[in-house]
Amino acid sequence: MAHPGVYYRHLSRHFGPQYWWPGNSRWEVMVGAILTQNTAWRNVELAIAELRRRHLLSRAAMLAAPAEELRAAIRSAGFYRQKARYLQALAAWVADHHGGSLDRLFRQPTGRVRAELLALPGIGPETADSMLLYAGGHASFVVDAYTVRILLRHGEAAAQGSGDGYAAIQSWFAAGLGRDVGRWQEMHALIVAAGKEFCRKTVPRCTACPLGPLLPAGTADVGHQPFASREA
DNA sequence: GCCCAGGTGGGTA
DNA sequence: TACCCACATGGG
Repeated sequence: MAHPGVYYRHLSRHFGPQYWWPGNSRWEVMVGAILTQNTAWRNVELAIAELRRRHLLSRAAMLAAPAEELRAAIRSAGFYRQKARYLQALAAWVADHHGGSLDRLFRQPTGRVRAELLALPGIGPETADSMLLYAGGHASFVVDAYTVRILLRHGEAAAQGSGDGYAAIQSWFAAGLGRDVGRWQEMHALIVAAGKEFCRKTVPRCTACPLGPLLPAGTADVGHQPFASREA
């Protein structure tokens, strides 16, 4: 189990196609990326449905809407005050700096887009990479809590107190996924599927995991702490 | 009632 | 750099 391709093969065979990211447009994907922060996707779906019902899902409408109304619409996704602020900041920034064109934004080099997104409030590494990978079609791998947890339990990554663990894990996948961005998209989606089923915090061990038995929870799982690959 | 969910930002030593 | 903590709803 020393190559991302092995993960891909096992998980793909077990779960099949994931059809990610759920969303009808690039903007909707970006909205979902913010709404899902530390939030179950089910609650995000409720929020997006409510945004659609109120005709607030478009960038223009979201930007023009009173903060109170936007908050009410996304309430089900939790953290609704800050998320409403983040959404409007993003919408305003796209309008002000890219002429309201996501084409223009994502036409830039990956590193440039990523830096710009990270400079916005409420957009950290995972959210930026989700937007890049699924809204922009850029090869920027998404490292989320499930990714970290799975790699830890399978001994691929070691907890480390210093350094940029996110980048280390990202590089590990990037080096082994090839050029097909669709494969990058599928890889992350499969990891989330596996995480939800086999690698929840409350699942101590599971011999049915398609990647093989998981280590007992709590032995190496340190949640959101930084990580580095073993050779680091 | 308690734990968890596809994180991020701000504060402290 | 390395921890803390707030942020908030809905489901198991």
